[in-house]
Amino acid sequence: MNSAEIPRATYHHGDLRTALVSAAEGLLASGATLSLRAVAKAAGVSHAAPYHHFANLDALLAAVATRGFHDLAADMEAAHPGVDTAARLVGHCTAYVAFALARPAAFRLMFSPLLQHKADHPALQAAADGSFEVLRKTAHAHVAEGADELALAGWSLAHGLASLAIDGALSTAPVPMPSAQDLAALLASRLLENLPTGRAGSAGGG
Amino acid sequence: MNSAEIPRATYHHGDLRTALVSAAEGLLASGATLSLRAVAKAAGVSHAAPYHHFANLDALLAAVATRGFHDLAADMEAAHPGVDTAARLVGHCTAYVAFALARPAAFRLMFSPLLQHKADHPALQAAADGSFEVLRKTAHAHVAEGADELALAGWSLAHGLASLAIDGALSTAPVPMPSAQDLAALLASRLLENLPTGRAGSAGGG
DNA sequence: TGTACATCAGTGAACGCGCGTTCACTGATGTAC
DNA sequence: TGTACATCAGTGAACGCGCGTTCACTGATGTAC
Repeated sequence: MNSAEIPRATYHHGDLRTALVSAAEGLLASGATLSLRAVAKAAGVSHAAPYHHFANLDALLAAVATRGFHDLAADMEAAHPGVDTAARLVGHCTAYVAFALARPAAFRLMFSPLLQHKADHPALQAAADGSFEVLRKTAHAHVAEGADELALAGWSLAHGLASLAIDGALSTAPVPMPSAQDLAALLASRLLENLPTGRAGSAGGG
Repeated sequence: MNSAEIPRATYHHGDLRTALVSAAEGLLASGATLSLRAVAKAAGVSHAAPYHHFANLDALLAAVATRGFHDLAADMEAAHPGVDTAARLVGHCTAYVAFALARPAAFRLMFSPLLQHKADHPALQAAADGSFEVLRKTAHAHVAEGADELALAGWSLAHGLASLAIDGALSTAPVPMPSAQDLAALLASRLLENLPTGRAGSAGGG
């Protein structure tokens, strides 16, 4: 069969591909400007070595984001307490914020315009879709139970909280606030509590 | 008096400083990697000209973000319909999202880690503070009227909607959705409607 | 009004640097016999 | 088990490029007299 897609691993380095992805995320986290040479140096190999694993810097960044989306999806899946769809959505949102706080560099990259051309990286596209699918699935289930079609709004709230938190903006709030994760859980709950019956409103239009 | 801070303007170019700021935002919007030389070229001057106005690329980026925060504050101020604090907060949120959609490059830069060292740029710090102050002021007023201390949550929602919208992620929603701006207004309203009396909840803790 | 001078925004050549990318190579790993 | 060969991950030199930054300069604007 086509073994082209299977990561070969274990020649000289062991698994340089994975090491490069980790090194890249580490460099991003440290705030350094990223270059293939810097990543190679951080991974302890010569600057030409990465070319055996990635066509260019874009491909490496895509791999970092791909791993991020896989991990995010796994975290959200693992965070659903019970079967209640609203509670599951809240769990997803909390995990979403927790992921962003734990790995801000990866989170930022995953939503960066640098990787807007996801079509060029099928694995990235698939990972991103899979990640969103976790939210969509639960939101769909929630809607099927008669909830508001805007149940996904919790996602926006979580994304906003996550973005503001990792940018340090939340600490400028005028009043003492719970942690970003607690906020995510609290506010998502309130939003969902208010949503289930609110179908009519100004959303429908014509 | 100290004319040091007053923009001199009008020697040869007219107002190269402003032109450079605009050119930089334009380049950012076009997705290009930013460099002082590229900005100079876009503004139609030699690559050494910017050094008469900015110490380095960081200072130029700070100026772009500073102008962005000024404009954002003005937009939010201009968007408060009437005196009802909840309505004003909703107006702020809508304007916030509208600004992000209109000038995504500036919006992203304003919250970028590139400019995390705001202390190095007093004008930027002041502009950012002034911008947040618009939200704080209205939220404070809302709280003073007996509303929930978490009234600022609308900000998170708006920031999340704005971020997701300019990243193109909202278009992947599982159901047809109103525009990001309409969503901001709608959801902020619902969030605020639900907040005013909800003080007790799980926030207090001990 | 006219001239001589001061100011300083913008120029263009020059420098050293880190980058992406290529290339022939080397040497460890895996395999055929 | 042992030898000879094939594979290919990683090396290090080399290249051309755009970058940030400096520098002496030029020439338009503003001003003193």
